[in-house]
Amino acid sequence: MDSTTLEKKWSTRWTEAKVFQVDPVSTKEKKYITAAFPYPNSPQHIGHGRTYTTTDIYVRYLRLLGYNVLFPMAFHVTGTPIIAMAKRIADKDEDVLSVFERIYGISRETAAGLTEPRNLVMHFSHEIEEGMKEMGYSIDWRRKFYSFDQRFNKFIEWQFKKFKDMGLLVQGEHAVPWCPKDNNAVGAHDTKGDVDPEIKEFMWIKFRLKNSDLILVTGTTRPDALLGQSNLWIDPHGKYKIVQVKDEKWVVGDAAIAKIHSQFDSNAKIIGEITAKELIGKWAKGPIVNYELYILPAGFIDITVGSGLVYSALEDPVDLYELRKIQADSTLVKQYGLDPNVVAKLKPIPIINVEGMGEDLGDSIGKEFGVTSADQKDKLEEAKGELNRRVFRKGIMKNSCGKYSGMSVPDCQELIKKDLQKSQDGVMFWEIDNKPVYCRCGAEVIANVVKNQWFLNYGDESWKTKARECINSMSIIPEKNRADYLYIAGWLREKACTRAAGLGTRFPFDKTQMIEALSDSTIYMAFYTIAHLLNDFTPEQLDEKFFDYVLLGKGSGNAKLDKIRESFVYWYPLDSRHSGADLVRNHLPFFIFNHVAIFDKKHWPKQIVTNGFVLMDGKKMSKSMGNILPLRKAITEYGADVIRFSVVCGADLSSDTDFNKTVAEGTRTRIEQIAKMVESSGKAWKILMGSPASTADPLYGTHIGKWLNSRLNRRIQKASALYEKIQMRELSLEIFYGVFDDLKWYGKRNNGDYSGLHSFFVKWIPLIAPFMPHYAEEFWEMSGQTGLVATAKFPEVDPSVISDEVEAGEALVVKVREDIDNLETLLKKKPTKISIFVANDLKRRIYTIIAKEKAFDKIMKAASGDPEMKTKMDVVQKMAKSLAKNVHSLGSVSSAADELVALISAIDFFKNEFKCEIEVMLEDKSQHERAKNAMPGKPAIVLD
RNA sequence: GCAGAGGUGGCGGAGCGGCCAAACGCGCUAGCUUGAGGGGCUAGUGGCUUAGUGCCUUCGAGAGUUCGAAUCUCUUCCUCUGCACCA
Repeated sequence: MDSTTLEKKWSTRWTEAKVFQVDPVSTKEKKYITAAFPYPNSPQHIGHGRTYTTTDIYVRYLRLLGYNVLFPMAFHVTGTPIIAMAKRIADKDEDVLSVFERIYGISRETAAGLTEPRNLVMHFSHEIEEGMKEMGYSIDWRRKFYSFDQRFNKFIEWQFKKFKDMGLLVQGEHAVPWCPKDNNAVGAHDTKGDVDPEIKEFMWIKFRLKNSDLILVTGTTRPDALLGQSNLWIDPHGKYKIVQVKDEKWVVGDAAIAKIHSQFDSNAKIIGEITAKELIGKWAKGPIVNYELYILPAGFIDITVGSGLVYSALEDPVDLYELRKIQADSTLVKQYGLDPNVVAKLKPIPIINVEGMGEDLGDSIGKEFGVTSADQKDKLEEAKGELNRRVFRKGIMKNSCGKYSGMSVPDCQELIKKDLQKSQDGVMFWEIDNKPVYCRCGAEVIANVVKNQWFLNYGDESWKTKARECINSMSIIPEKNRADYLYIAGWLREKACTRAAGLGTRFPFDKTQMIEALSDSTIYMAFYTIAHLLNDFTPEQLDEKFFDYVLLGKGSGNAKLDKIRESFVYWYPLDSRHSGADLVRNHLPFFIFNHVAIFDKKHWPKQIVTNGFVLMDGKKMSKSMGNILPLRKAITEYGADVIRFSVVCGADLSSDTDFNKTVAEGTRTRIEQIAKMVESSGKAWKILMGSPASTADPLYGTHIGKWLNSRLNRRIQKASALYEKIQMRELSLEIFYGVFDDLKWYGKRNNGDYSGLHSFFVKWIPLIAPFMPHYAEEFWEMSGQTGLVATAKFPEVDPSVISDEVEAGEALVVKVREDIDNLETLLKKKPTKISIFVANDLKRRIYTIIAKEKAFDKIMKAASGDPEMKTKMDVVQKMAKSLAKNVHSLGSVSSAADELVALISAIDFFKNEFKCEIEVMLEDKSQHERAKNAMPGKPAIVLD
């Protein structure tokens, strides 16, 4: 049967039996598991399959343990990316359409129907749902919803009302990348080329012009340098505007006006113009220090950056070399009508000590980078970058810096910023650091300050305390992420929770705003527990009281509400939350914070599990490289179980895993081989009409059967622990690759006969079922089992069949076989007879003494105290010598009898392998010269 | 810059103080097998050796601790990821 037919057969059975539709059962212990819901703006690829497969394996494992397990799924459609995608399709954006066509096989006709966000959502969510079903995910689909559903909206509204009541919603100003044409905040998915616009703080500093009411405004990212300010720079060719800003007259560059409008004073007006010429040579005075600055021309000024002029601090090599240029050039001084005495006197004012550098930082770094002139712009920028880095990392403010003396540079910067804002000598502005960035509409993205922005105050200390408590009490896999969560909990502050546009839920306290995507996806797990029970209610009926009662137990209910509350109380808390590792820094902390704020402690989440990405042939999947493998395509190509296995088993949970064809192929052929074994054992069993009597069962009756059984039970033992910790890589080695290898060895030792393994497979199939549920069902049926393996029991370990002796004996057989093999090639001859001599027990006692005494003289002494050894001191000496090197690492040895049993049981096997006569005996039974070479664990071998 | 992860074979990646030339997988080479095949089986895949199942050399670089280190400590070089209002 091909995999597609087989998978269909079993997924139909599961659906018919409603195995995954679960409801509260008071007598049964529950487990509630969720994975991050998908965002349906495109089809899924195998990378998405990793998180969901990991989750499903865990879910299926818990089900085998007998828990009532809920695994629901829904769709997240909040925010702008879906709208942006629909718009791009409507605009016939070639990039999108060709990616759809090339990678996902979506025809242009199909795409043409996806220009409405809602259609797009329905189309892709359907795709994703089908894919998940094909993968065999054991999801209760009755609970499906979309985050723009009205009932869900009511739930989110309720959530935000709770925040408001708790005082966790605050308003304030907020700088964001902004499209002036669309009038909306811009994220990476809204820009041309998917560039993430970066925002950088610029502080604008006011300098009052002498004998005038004009204020020159300069921008800076390093306000600490004000302590060393020496002069002002302006663009000699620039046209400067005089702008009425509130009750002040600012002199700024042309481009600065738009910034003032959007970020500081929307009523600012241009009231005049002033040329650079008029300003050069004048004096102005700014904050922090008590002297006036001379205004000089500078070639490096970009009038569009910041305010269009800057102050100079000569510890900056760019400033320093520019000044030196002027000082060295008298025609320049004359041309601008500068006072030569003033110019000549200007010199750096050292303010910062940096370990390992001289007093004059600008000069020192300039020399280090080999700068000789102000025209070497690239070199200067490089030097400046390096200096800023060093200053930031190691700089200490000098004692001449007044109240700032002795502070580290970052501390000083923070304090100066605060001081300047307080005295109104400084105003904070923002710029797009990586400009120009363009919105998809074509407009250039700018920095904008949104007034009255709503925030969720994650900076609230008592909130943080609760979150930390939750983090510390929960299980986190991989454990190393706990430190991340704690760190992020400390670092979180106000988070903007609304946006001007997007799908989702309207913000209840300002209906013009939408709740943004990371804020409406934090406690939706609670909604799953009741989602399928709300159809009798209109959205309006789902008011605050409703959720207060159902989710918090506040107020009074009725029979109908009680049933809903019961469902919530039964399933909550969430036992395990699964997602990709990329959500560790945003969604997951929010998930924790929101839960601890809203729910009782008993409903706080219990566990978080995160996993790495899937690479394609060692490379990151990306649209531009075109190496994305869509999930459904992969399923048709390899089969769901192979994909499940391949995306989960290649690496540890925390690291990225690689998907490549050869591994997938290898998995498939192994499954096929096992299928043949299962088939033959199933047939044999059916002929016998029932279970073999335990003595006839090879697992109990033959040496190699005992070995296989011991191995299997040992593996089950290990597997339980690995399943608990979701160690997928280890699990796959233990219960798939390992078992496969055991089976191969068994076959080798048993003339390729697998027909006696019925009881082996009945135990193994449920063990592997979470990984490959479809094949497991088929195998289960082949083995004559009734019912579904999906709801079978996890195999129990039988400790009585785990035997170190049997396994050690078999390891000896393997070793001896290898040694004979080596000898054959070494001697280049085909023996007619092979003799294997097992070391006697005296040698084993000597071995034990050596292992214990270690030192040569002590060994000899101890041995001479033994009457039997005393007569064989030559043997003792020889052994001591040969074992001397490993004397600290000698393991235990089995008895001569055990070795003999194991080797004798393998005589037929050896005969078969080497096609010659085999004899096995204790070394003492032979006169052969080389028999004496036998050592414990290392029989002597003679080829004739 | 800050925070985190990591550097082992032709490759992905185990090993986290001795049993390790290095699990498991992939690739490669040779032979066999099959109705062609991306299939299966067997052997080989650092070097040197061998009536003997052994020895030597390796785990980014350098130094140290130890009877013994890929594994512990220190120094150093390099690589990757994240740094928010974006799903």
